[in-house]
Amino acid sequence: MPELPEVETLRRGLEHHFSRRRIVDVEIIGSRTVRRHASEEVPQLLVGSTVSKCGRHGKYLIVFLDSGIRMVIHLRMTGRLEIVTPPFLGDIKHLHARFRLDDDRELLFFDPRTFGEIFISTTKDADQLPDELASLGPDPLSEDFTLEHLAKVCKKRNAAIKSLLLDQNMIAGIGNIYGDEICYEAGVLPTKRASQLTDGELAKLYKATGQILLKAVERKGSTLSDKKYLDITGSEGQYQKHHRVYAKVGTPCTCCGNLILRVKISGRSSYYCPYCQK
DNA sequence: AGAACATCCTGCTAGC
DNA sequence: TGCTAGCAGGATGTTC
Repeated sequence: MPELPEVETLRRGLEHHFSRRRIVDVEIIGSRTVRRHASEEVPQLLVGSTVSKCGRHGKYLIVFLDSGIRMVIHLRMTGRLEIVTPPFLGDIKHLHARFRLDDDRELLFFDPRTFGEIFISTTKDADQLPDELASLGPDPLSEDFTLEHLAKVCKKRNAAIKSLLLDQNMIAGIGNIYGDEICYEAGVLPTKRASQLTDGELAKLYKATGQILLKAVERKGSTLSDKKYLDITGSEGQYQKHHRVYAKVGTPCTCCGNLILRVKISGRSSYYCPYCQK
């Protein structure tokens, strides 16, 4: 499921294929994807506008339009964006939105589980983050994410560090895969209480967060066999080859050889090495 | 107020 | 072979 590295890979694809294009037609199929709006409202707001840039905050994609409004896209677990040249002959099952561009190509939004969402923000400050996303924590690849911020939010949380890493209002962009990989890289047990972390552990977690996410962006995200993430042109990510713990229960740790274990942390499967992580 | 759980949904898999 | 129960998970709303 798309987390920060996958969404950043999509953002780069959108920036390349979607920016400077004018939207000439919008078709919304079903009402669930645009649930904050009446379906017919979305084409009215978008058609005729030109995309000025494509941004991202955490797992949210933000398409800035020259009209001053922003289209926000969240893929949740199974949302997928694809740029195609019509006629599109692929499977249109689970197709929920179709944006036709002035170069005759189309941006398609698919989502089998329909958790994904598209909404339009018309709040002012057109260059800024939409008001709807104001409660999100800093994006870990931005300069707003500092060791001081991490230490501050950890100090007042008694829950497991893994839960805090997944809390989008604390840090925006980390999901279940990268949360486990970050804890492993930092040598910290995912079950460790956030408030109990030492300064040394906080520093390691902070460093690991940047390192793991940057490496994963370089490898264009993770594509797992059962959870089909694909980029905007239909290519797979490569970072799954570098996973050390995620979904590896029962296999030996690449560092010490002990078997990777699984534990549930607030309902989510978490994977860790009982020897390398303390 | 903070933490944990239920909910939305479909596709896949394990087990009979 | 075919059925079903169970699981997966991001964000939100609800409950304790």
